[in-house]
Amino acid sequence: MHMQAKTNPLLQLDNQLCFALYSTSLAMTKLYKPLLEEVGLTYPQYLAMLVLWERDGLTVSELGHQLTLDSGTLTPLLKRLEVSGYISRIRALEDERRVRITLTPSGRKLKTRAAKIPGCILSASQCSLPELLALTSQVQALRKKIVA
Amino acid sequence: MHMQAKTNPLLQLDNQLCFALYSTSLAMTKLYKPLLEEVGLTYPQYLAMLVLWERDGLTVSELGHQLTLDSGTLTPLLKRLEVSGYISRIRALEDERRVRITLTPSGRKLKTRAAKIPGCILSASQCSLPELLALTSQVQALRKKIVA
DNA sequence: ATAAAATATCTTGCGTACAATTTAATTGCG
DNA sequence: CGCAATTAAATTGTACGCAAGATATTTTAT
Repeated sequence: MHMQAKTNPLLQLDNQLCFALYSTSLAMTKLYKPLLEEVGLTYPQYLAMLVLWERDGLTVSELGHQLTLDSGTLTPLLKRLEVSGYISRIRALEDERRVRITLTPSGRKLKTRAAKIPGCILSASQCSLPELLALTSQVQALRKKIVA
Repeated sequence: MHMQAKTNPLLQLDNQLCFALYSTSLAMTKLYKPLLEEVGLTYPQYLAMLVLWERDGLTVSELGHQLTLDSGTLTPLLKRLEVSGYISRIRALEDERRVRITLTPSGRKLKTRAAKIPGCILSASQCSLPELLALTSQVQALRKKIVA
């Protein structure tokens, strides 16, 4: 018979916060999935498109800075977006180390089709707008502290 | 010259909340990484061990329910934990469809070595305990709403 | 001008996530 | 009892994340 050791309460809290972020992030992705399938995007691809819809013509590292993703993640992701016909990847003339990411007409049109997604997510989350805003700024604040 | 279309503010909020969760979760994982390397675990493996340290002898699906992960993710993860010598995977006698996950002596010992991790994370997060507790319960509440 | 250092991207390899399918064991029903 | 339906894991295939190393271009220092 093995006695279960009493657990450090700090260890449980640790579990809770980190697991809450982890599992909620995964749950969010699942919420988006059916909506994004209609427009042919994965969730990380959607995040990249959101950035590009705001500001077109970024380089891979500028995009990576916005998304906190490195080229090891982005290069294959962007190649798939290129195959899908939403973006083009072109070496910058002024500095051939850089690759500039530009929306195609099809990629720009997608913005209209994706416009209904935020509303769907908002209603699915069953939270009030002020609640969501408050939560967002708290999570952002935590992130700023831990990346510092 | 292409005019950048004005963006739906809802689309920006959507971006913010979901991206906040996504990027903060990734940042958390990076925070754990060096600490977990010392004990030879990845972050999802650590989450699985946390559950097993609380309750040993769970089946794959019971563990999956706690972690909200399916067997497609867990089976290979658990095989790696088995190779590391921390757990054993044994078909249940009473129902041979099930695989019971049991800590090895080495896996139980690991709990002591991992005990300092939560404190490190807590101090690295630079937040007060009440702050973290409040944030945790809010994120958990959001998750409950969206998985319902 | 040129070699060395720095920069930007790409590639490789490993470990998740997850949908969909497969395999094996158990349960239920006629 | 016999067999279809159900259940539990494992497998397969696609797409991230990310560390580490490779490749190519630009900058810097001499």
